[in-house]
Amino acid sequence: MQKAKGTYDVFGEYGKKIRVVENILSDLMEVYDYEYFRTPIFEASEVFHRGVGDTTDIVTKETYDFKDRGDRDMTLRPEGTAGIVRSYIENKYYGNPNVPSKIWYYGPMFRYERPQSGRFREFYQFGVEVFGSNDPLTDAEVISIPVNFYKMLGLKQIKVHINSLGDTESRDNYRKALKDYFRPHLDSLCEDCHVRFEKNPLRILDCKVDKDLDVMKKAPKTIDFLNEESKSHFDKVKEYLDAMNIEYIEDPNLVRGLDYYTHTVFEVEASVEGFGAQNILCGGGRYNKLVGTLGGPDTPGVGFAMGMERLMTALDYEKINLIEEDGIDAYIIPMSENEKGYSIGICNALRLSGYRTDMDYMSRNIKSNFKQSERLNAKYVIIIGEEETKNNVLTIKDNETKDEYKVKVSELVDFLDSKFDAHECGCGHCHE
RNA sequence: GCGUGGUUGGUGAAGUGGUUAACACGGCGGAUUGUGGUUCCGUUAUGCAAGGGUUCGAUCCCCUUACCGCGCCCCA
Repeated sequence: MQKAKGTYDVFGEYGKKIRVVENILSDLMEVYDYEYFRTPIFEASEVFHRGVGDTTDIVTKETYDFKDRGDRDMTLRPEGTAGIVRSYIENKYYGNPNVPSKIWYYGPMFRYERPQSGRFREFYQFGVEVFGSNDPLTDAEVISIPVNFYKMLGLKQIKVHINSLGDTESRDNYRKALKDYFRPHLDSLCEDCHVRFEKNPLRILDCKVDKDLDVMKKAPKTIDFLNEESKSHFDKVKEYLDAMNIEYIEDPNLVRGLDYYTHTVFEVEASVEGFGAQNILCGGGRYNKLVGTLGGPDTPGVGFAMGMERLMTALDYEKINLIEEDGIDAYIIPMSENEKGYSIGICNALRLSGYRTDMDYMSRNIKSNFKQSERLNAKYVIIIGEEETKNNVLTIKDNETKDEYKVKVSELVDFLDSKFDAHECGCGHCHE
């Protein structure tokens, strides 16, 4: 038995680290005043077909599809936005007087792909969606979230790329112009680009093979096809980013793979040498037609999604350590089988008092037990033998100073309280 | 879906067509019958991803499959 391809188990150092990151993330969303949504991991297939786009690779060849026992077509969510939009509509959040709705989500997504660095079949995404405002303020705010988050984590080598696709009118005009432009040059483009030309001509622009071609460099730019309104929207977004001191790179070749984007699109890239091919940490943009497409009232929206695995890799690359040095408060050693009952009683009492406590479950000899107490980085070691149980006086050893104390059982908690109170150094052992 | 490299104990790994698969770390036990270090001793893979083939004999050669890594596609 082994894990399914493209999945991974969380434990050990990674487990500690991801919990820290997740906590920072939820704290950040509180500061931003966003509301937590959790939608199902599977939905009716139609949600994604209509939401993500019938022609996208994600939906046509990467979904986990299955029929449930009622013969319904279901799909494991390949991304978060479609489900959130479905929920937003179904719960009539468009009627919520608190506009805009600022929403965040976090959880596993599923795509049937060939795994490689920074890419899994089950992967975790964090994302936000803001519904109900077309104000460029919201575009800028959404972009600021990952930027601030990365800043809080200490990530330095990141780059923000932005572009605008314009509204549907601008976007359609541009797509047409692009096809007209590339049609006579098709021969010089790579094989993949021929497919893109038919399916999604915008994506020709970020082809890695042809990017240095002259035809590529002279291709029409999205910016030149923006109508007045779209252009002023984009200018405002940039103005607001400047106001927040967020650096960005205008990238006319930035287009995104999902069909639903309009106006602002952005990506944040990990620009670290040797990071791997999958170096886009997060990406998103505005999608003013999506809520309508999924059967809700016309509602503007903007959001982004962030891949957690890539983020964790980036933290490793920049050698950022988020795990605080921690150890337990007390380790209890029963000297023999006879003292185990007495020991677990003491252990239980300490835990109830809020002390992080562990004990020997392995009937180790005394030497191995001290070794174990070191492994656990225990502040105090409590030794319980025949003498101790008889007299109700415990032998407590300070593992740092090697001082030894005899303490009555009834005064144990008071003793530790006084010790930890006196020990104010932010070492993790101190109690408020 | 395409291409390419890999898979040997708890860990890092060496190795060979032929009886006991190095070495190191770690673990456990002991020397020390109630104290963490050092040192020493003992112990720690019935097995070299799985299945098939070639062979007198395969962990090693060949094929298939699985999984991992990297790149393409795509995307977070």
